[in-house]
Order: sequence, then structure tokens, then C-alpha cells
Amino acid sequence: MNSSRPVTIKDIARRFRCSPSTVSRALNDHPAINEDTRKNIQEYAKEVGYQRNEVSLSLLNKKTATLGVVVPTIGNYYETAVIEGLHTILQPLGYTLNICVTNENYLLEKEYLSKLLSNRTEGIFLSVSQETYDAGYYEHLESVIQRKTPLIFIDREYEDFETSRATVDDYHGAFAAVEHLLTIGYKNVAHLKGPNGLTVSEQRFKGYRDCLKKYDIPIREELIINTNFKVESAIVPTKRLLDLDSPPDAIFGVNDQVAIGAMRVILDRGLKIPGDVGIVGFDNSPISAYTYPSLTTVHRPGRKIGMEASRLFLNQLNGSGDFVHENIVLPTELIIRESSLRIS
Amino acid sequence: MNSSRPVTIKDIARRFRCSPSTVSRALNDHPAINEDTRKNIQEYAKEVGYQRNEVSLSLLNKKTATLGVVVPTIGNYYETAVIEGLHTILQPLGYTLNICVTNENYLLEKEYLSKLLSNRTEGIFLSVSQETYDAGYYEHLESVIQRKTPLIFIDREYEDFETSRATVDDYHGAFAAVEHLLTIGYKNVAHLKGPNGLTVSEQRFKGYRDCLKKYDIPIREELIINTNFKVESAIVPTKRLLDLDSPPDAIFGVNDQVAIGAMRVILDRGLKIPGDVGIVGFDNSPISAYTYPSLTTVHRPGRKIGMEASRLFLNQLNGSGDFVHENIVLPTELIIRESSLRIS
DNA sequence: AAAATTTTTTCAAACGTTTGCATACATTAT
DNA sequence: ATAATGTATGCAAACGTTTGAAAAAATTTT
Repeated sequence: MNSSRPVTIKDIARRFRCSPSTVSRALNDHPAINEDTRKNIQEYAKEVGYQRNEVSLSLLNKKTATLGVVVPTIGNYYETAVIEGLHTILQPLGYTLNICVTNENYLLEKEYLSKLLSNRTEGIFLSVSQETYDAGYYEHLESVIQRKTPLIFIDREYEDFETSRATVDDYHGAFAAVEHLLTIGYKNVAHLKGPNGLTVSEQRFKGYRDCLKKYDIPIREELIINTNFKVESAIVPTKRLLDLDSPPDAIFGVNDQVAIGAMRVILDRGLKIPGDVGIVGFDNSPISAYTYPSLTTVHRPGRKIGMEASRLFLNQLNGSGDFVHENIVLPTELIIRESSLRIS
Repeated sequence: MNSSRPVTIKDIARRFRCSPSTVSRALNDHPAINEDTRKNIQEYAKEVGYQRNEVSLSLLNKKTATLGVVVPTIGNYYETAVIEGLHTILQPLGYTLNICVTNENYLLEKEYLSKLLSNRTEGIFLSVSQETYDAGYYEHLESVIQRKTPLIFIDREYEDFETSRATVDDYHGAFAAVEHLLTIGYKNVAHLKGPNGLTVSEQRFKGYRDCLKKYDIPIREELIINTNFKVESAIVPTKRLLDLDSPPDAIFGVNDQVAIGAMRVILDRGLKIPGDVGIVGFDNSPISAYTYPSLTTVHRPGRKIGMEASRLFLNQLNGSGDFVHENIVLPTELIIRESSLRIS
């Protein structure tokens, strides 16, 4: 059993009866190294499977080439699209993404941030957890700020925090969705809302509300019911909506999952979509184009958000001390499909 | 502009005119430190936001408490469930998961593995990319083996590799799915297959094939068409199936996405599900319970796979040199829903 | 052959932390 | 007063690598 301690530069130096510096230089193609020495050392290194210890280099250079991505979940299409976008830009620059999933849990988020800092992560992309938002905690961010580690908020942000942000224009996306329903003749639009407090939920809700206002339609509180973004969480609320004395003739879901859940309940009642009830979702997840009926939805550019967030990070990194934080808001796009095509 | 170099133990030592050792001991509650000294130092450390540099510790202890999770994608429910399972077991033990997405790309997979080794990751969970599988490359794994870094295969494995594995019993899952279709009266079962070469694809295909054999049904090559797991990739193949002179009366999709795509095409043709065509998917993704009609599927225990894989890793870590690799195969479960309930 | 130049190699410090051992100081027992 | 004990701190090495400066070796020029 040869213990498998990784081969170090010192081991190689011993083997060639030279100093570690020589080995280091030989491996890095330093010009001031004899051609033969270089060749021999490189060959031997390859042979014994030498791999340089990046940990020691990190310590020396105070650079880890690692970035933290802290998100509440990776269960939805959107988050994975964001990660893909980050990846697209940052991987080629040599960065490793350390993806941390908080499960909407404040304590975990705090722990991850602390760990990322301890590991000298060079930047953090953060989409705060629901618990964090609910409780209004933010002390755990202080240390990130204090250490001047670039911090980029994704989507869910603290409004009173001085950092760069990349967000989707949820407000206008929601507005457009509801306006679309109203203009083709739906009168009573319900909203399956996201969890209270989260920016995405609230912005979409505002878009819904303001659009109704614009068309002089009174807000009916009973048409607004909370969900938790998951498909299951739409079932009971939709039933409640349909059981109302004056049920809605259209539903705007906070995301596609919820909209799909709602569709199911509606179809089960023998109602027609879009004939009896119109449906609009949010996200433009791949599945939304293939449900039956296909789902009208608001495209949310996750990949672009990831790429923009990367750009924000890079700007902040290269920026001077008095760097002004940027706030990117990407537009959404209404994708009209069958679930809202009223055959009048 | 105070440069934000992180506070070190040396800085604190200078401040208290003592040695770094004392500070280190004070911060770690070493008994041989004067109570006052300890208190003062700890207070000051907190005040200036000291956070110990884990990089230096990693170098010293040759421990990084980091594990690599290398997967082809995180876009599907299953993968995220696996990650959740890994997380559930390993996070409480202090491990950080470094999630690397290869996008089914061999070069990226290779680069990630090399980087993980360079960063002295203590273990690697690997689900090999399609390209890797296709090409039959495996040199990039040699260095992992050589360094004796625990390597756990998840689902997609090289059959000729000496490592621990956690896989789902795709074969029997597929078999059960097809048997279900046959026993309730479907005669011509088509299969929307996954990409060639991948274990999951091939095992499910084998289950399909062997089940037909068991029931003395001849294999019709034209009823087996490839997809790439994505919902879009099922559209054209399904159309082709329906256009056959003798079209299938049931379709077994390699996963839920593909099955959902197929359903859409079938419904668009005015055919009834399950009346005219029965459908079964694979994965039991959350959405499958809420499609219209709901989808019969094979439950794939992603979370459990993650937890079992963690266990395999821990066993290997604590195991002696002559550790025997384990091979865990978890059973699947057929979930019968509407899409295969023939109303005869 | 000595001096000047070029080429190649080594030395030593640095990154931040921990830890066994030595040392200094204070206290108690002789 | 001296020796023995106990308490608190410092020294130095170690982890693996890079790099400026010094040194050594080889080569060229005078």
C-alpha cells in the first residue's frame, strides 16, 4: 500500500537533486531554465502525475478563482438558466462556481456566506432566501460588505443595500400579462400570488394590481391567493377561486408551475381553457410550450440575467474604490399561447 | 480608502504585542491561555471581523472539506433531487459541495476533474457526460484513481471501472412500465429512447425489449426512436410514430419530459389519452402529477440516490486500503395515473 | 589567463495558521 | 533561600508554491 500523498514539487526536486525553485520554474516554462532540465522535469512530472497544489497557490497569491453562487433552490428552470448564464461568462475566465443551495433557509444562507468568505471566495452572487427576506435579517451580509468582496444580488434583493443587482422587470411583465387578458375580453382576473415579502412576488403582484387599476377594475381581495411557487400549492387556492359565488374568468399565476396546477384543477371541473377560463403563467419554462393547452407565459431571461450579473461582477472587480453600483433590469416578453386565446 | 486586506492573526498579535500562537490559541479556546488574554483577543477579533483563512488551514492540514459533484446538467428534477440528497447527508458533516455542470461536454468534465484534484477536493461524485460516454474516454479518470480520491459514480457509470456506484434500477423500472401497459391491453408499445450509449437509456431500453420478449411480442424497430431527454426532442419522433401504417397504441418515454412532449402531439391529433394511446414516463417529476391527463410514470428516487452515494463516500473514506467497492442499486416504483388507464 | 558576460541554479522569504517543545515567570513546598 | 511545581507565552517548523536577488557555473571576450 503506497500511501497516496500527492507528489509535490519538493519530491521532484529531491529526485533531480535540485532545488524546488528550479522545478517550479521548469514546470512553468520559465526562460532561465536549461532546456534539458526543463524537459526532464516536465516528463517526470507527467509520469508521476504531478498536479500543482492550488491551495498553496491560493494562499500565496490571495487569489482563489472561486465565486460563490448562493441561491434558494435549483429546482426550477429559471435558476438553472441563471447558473448557465453565469457559467457561460465566468468559466472561460477561469473561475470556478461554488453553487450553494439554501433551501430558503436563513441559517444555511448565513453559514454558506461565512464559509465562502473564510475560503476567500472572490465574489458572491446572492439570491436571498425567503426566510432571510421574511425576517429582514441582513447582518450576515455585513461581513461580506466589510471585506469588500464583490456582492451581486440576483432577482431577490434588499432594497436598502448598496450593491450591484441584476433583476428581471417583473412588474412590467406581470402588467403585460394581465393587460393581455383584459384586452381580449376577460373581466375577472385572479392572481395566484407568490410568498409574501419576496421581491418577485410583490413586483408581479403590483403589476397585476396596477394593471387592474389602469382599466378601472376594482381589486377583489378574494381573487388574490398565496402559493409557494410549487405546482401543488396551486391546487387548493384554485379550487377556492372556482368555488366563489362570482368566480374569475382568468387566472394570472406567479409562475408556470402554479399556472399548470391551476389548469389542472380547472380542466378537472369540466371547464374549458381558454373558453371558460384564461390562464397566464410566468417564466416561459420549457414545459410551458407543451402542456395541453399550451401556456401563455412571460419569458424571464434567466440566462441573460446570469450573463449580466457576471458583467456586473467583472465591472466591480476592475472598478476603482469609488465604484458606483449598477442596477440592471432586463425586460420580459409576453409569449402568447393557447391558454389565453379566447375563441370569441 | 482603507485597503480591505482581511485581518489576520498576525495583525491581532501586533495589536496585543503578543505572538501569533497566543492569538491562535486564544481564538481556539486553548486551556493554557490566560482568561483575560483570551477574552480581550476574542472580543477584538469579533470587533474587527476576523475570519480565519481556511485556505491556509487546508494547506496545513491537507484537508479541504470540499467535495466535487460533477453532473451533465442540473436542468431536470432528478439531478436536483440527487444534489439535495447529497446535501442532506454531507452538509451537516461540514462538507461543502462544489457543483460542476459539464453540459454533457467531455472537455469541460475533464477540466473540472483536474481542477477539483488541484484544489484537493476530498471526494468526487460523478455522473459522466454523454460525450465522455460516447467517446469512451476515461483517461481523465485515471488521475482521480491514481490519487486515490474517493470517486462515486452516480447513475451513468463506466461498466469497467473499479469504483463505488449508486444507481437506480432502470431496467426493472422500464420493465414494469411496459408490463403495466401490456397487461391492461395495449398491444403495440413504442419507445422514445434516450441517447445511445448512456447507461440510463440502454437499461431502460433493455427493460422495454425484454418485457416485450417475455410477452412474445416481436420488436418492431420502427417503434423505437431516439430523443435527447428534452421535451422538444419528442415532437418529431412522436409524429413519425403516429404516421406509421400501423401506429403504436402506447408509448413508453425514456423520461417524463419526453412523455409530455409525446402527449401533446397525440392530443393535437385529436387522439384520446389513454383511450387511443397509453403513455408512461419515467422520473416522477413533480409536474407529472398535474399534466392533463396526469402521467403514469416510474418513480426514480433521486434524493435517496444522493443519500446512498454519500454513504458510499463515507464508507470509502473510513475504509481500509483493501476497501471493496460497493454497488448500490435502488428500486423504482411504478406510479399509475391517468395516462395509462384504459377505459375498456 | 584574467576579466567580463551570459546562463543556470539556489537561497530565502512570503502567504496564514497550528502545535510540540522550550522558556519565562509566578507560586508553592521544602 | 532553594527547589519544585504550575501557568502563560514564545519559538520555530510545517503545509506547497512562487519569485526577486544572490550565487554559482559556464561561456565569451579581452
